[in-house]
Amino acid sequence: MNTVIQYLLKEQRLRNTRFRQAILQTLDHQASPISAPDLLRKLQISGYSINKTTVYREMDILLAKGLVEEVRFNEDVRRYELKSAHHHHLICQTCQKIEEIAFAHDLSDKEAEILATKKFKVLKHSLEFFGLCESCQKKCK
Amino acid sequence: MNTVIQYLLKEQRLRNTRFRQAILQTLDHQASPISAPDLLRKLQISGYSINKTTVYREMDILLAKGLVEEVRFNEDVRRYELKSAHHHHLICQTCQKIEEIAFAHDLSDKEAEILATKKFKVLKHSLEFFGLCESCQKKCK
DNA sequence: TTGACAAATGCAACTAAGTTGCATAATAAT
DNA sequence: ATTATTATGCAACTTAGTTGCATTTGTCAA
Ligand SMILES: [Mn+2]
Ligand SMILES: [Mn+2]
Ligand SMILES: [Zn+2]
Ligand SMILES: [Zn+2]
Repeated sequence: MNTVIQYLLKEQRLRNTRFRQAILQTLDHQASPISAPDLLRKLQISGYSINKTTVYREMDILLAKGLVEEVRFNEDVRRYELKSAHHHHLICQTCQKIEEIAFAHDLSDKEAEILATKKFKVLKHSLEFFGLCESCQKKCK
Repeated sequence: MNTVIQYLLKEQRLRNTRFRQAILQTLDHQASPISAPDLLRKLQISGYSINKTTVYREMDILLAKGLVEEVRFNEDVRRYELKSAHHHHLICQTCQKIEEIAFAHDLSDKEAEILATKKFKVLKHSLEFFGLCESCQKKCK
């Protein structure tokens, strides 16, 4: 995370502010993608008197710099996670628990096929799985 | 489409109203999933003085009855399409054109693997491809 | 055909996510 | 310290979607 801060300061022309630090740290400690409203609440609970506009703007900046990725889980909110190795998610429709899944089987073959047959150049894809986590399966029996 | 109306009337206890007819017909003529606001606008342009609440409620009903499917393309709106064979979409990030893709390679093997290794029971998935359609590729050269 | 009942609709008021303009404050380099 | 630039707060705004309640409409059975 410190290397990220260093990168931001030196390479990009982003300043080292307490809010930016707090946001990056929160994202780093996050087990699953978090929404801007949730991030705002979390920061406020932690004692930061930060404005929602700042949070939204910071997500825009981090997205533009490629440090953060936006994901959607069929909700009315955007979620964000620190960019890492490409992966997908398992979203429990009962308890909302989110699990990451490193998708070994990659889709680049498929994307090549799409270019060949449909002449469509795939730049990115989203693949998310919705269902029941282990504990919710047991409860629903 | 008429069979759908019949089904609604007989099997379900839904009434045959002009708005329901217009909505189903519009969805049927639609080449790609449409949002509620767009659907509302389209109906109003066609001369229907229909309220947005009616559109939203109708989508809820059709979803509940399983006649319609909700899809999301990393936008802030929900889109709807008449339920049909399982498929995915190619979304052009430049001109917003949406193309359907019948995904031969199905993910049920993967979903079985997820159940085995992660104990997560997949009920559904979403897979969408974002990139450049043929004509937008040419323009961007 | 009529009347009753349930479903459908309109309207207004509301929530929630996200955006924008503008004024002020904080940062980093000189 | 001065200065240029970035960051922030605030208020006002837009848009998607929801809700309660009163009214209208469709269906079906008498
Ligand atoms: Mn993730
Ligand atoms: Mn489709
Ligand atoms: Zn669960
Ligand atoms: Zn295009």
